Amino acid sequence: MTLLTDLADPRSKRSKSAHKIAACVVANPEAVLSATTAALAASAGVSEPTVNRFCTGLGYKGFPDFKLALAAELARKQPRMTRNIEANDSVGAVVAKIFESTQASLGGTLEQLDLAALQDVVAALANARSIIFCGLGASASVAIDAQHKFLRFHTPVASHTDIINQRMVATGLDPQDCIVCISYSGRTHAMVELAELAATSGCHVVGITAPGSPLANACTLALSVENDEDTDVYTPMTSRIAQLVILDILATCLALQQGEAFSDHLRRVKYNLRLTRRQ
Amino acid sequence: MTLLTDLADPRSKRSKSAHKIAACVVANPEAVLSATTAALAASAGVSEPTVNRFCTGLGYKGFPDFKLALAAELARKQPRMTRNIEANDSVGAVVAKIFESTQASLGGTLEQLDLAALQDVVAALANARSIIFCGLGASASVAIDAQHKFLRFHTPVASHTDIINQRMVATGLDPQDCIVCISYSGRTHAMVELAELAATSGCHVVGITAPGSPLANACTLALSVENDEDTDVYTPMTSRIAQLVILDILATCLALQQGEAFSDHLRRVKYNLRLTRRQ
DNA sequence: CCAATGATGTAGTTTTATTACAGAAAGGGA
DNA sequence: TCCCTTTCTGTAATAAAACTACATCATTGG
Repeated sequence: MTLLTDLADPRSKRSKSAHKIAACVVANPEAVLSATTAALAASAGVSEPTVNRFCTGLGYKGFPDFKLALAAELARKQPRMTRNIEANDSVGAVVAKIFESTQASLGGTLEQLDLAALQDVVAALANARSIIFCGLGASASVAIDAQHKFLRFHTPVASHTDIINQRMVATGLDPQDCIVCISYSGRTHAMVELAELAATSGCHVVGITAPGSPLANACTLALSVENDEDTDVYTPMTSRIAQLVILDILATCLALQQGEAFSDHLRRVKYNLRLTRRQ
Repeated sequence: MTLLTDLADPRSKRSKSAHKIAACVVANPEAVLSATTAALAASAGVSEPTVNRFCTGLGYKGFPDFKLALAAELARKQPRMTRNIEANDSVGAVVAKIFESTQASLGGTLEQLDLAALQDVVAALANARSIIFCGLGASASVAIDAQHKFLRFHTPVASHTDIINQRMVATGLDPQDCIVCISYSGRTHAMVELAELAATSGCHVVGITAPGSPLANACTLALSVENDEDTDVYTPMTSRIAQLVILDILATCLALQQGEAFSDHLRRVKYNLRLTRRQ
């Protein structure tokens, strides 16, 4: 993601023409792949050698080399959208398709992740008196995973995967608490009701769910995880992976925010786990 | 993965020279990216126009277009290895790095996944009287997730994340049972001992763990998940994702093996979940 | 064994990328 | 503000690479 991000960055020092070319590339990267220096020069309103200098200036051997890097960049950003798994696929094909669709799903989630909302959630978690993770069905394991990740912090953390317990806890929330509701569809009755119940306490209700879903609307803060409508019975559950990665990001951002003193704490945690290991 | 796989496929009908070129490309794809038609022609021992015909024959506009596709292919296969997260990284940078390293980790796992072992595991699961998933710490949520995935099947399935309960269950295993031990490091004492205990019953002991680890050795079947030594405190836990994807693959392969009648069952499961949803 | 089809290579042509150089713009000091 | 220096930009020429046309060779089927 470095190339396109760098090109899109307006504060990088570049000559006037270089900016024009960068804008052209960012605006339509796919078109550049099939363009010649002359074509790109024309659409950027500069001369051909300027395009070449632009490429060499970025550290590439020339325009063709730059195009190769761009093609690689785009491929990384948008992995092949795998067609559905067929009943007569070989094991190798199934493996490849599941890996690819997972990678594609991750790419899609990254694309649509709202950084501002993410920062708000990190702030809410950082200032929380206690953190509760809730999930049902497939999202139950995500909630448990989140709890494990957040055990590293000093904030009291719990996960609940039972609707009775979830409601009990949600009833007693403090405005300084933070509850995280995890749901793939964002349409599970019990989860939406839980979020609504939790919101009455005035605490932060974070949703990690499908954008625009009832659950997302019931939350005070929502992080989008694209819901790619797994209509097929064999479709792998890629969105769960995206939820886990988002929780990983939250935990990492929180750890970074705590500063150097906290790194020592993490190292101590690691050290104390050492004795459970062989060698 | 289509391009290189296709080129490596020896049974595809191609002319003699085309085979020579394909072999050259597969042998050293990176080198081809910086080569000219003349260079590739020379190293394949054919003439320049043959290289061009080879490219157009594959459906590309010409040699440069082929190189772009190859670059994209290689990028997909081997996403950028992200350097560690730094204390002063922006939120956007952290997000990008975590996503990228997760994708890279997935790519690495796919690369080293043993398809034969995978098929053995699928067979073991398909014939199992009952399936037990065990994990501790971070792998506990993976075990729970696996249980959820396998609830769709008719085989009795359970997950245990408590060493006492795990040992109790492992003691009473039948040779027809299948226990799946999940561990990132493959070095957790309790897990290795559990696998050894389970193995005495004569049942299949599947490990989803680091290759060559004590746990992998204690299992009767092992699926490798690369252990990339997360030395840094801020390193995201990418291997957990790889474990989940492998379990997704196992569940999907199992579902495929059950045939069309089973698809109906899956559809019924889905239908019965409908009433828990809004709209 | 002889067509006939298809594949391959040589040589030439076109396209594309790069370099050299000159002119223009921008920045810095008096 | 002006002039000088530095950096950037475009024109034109050059070099390189890719592609095309055509002739030759191999291979297969009758």
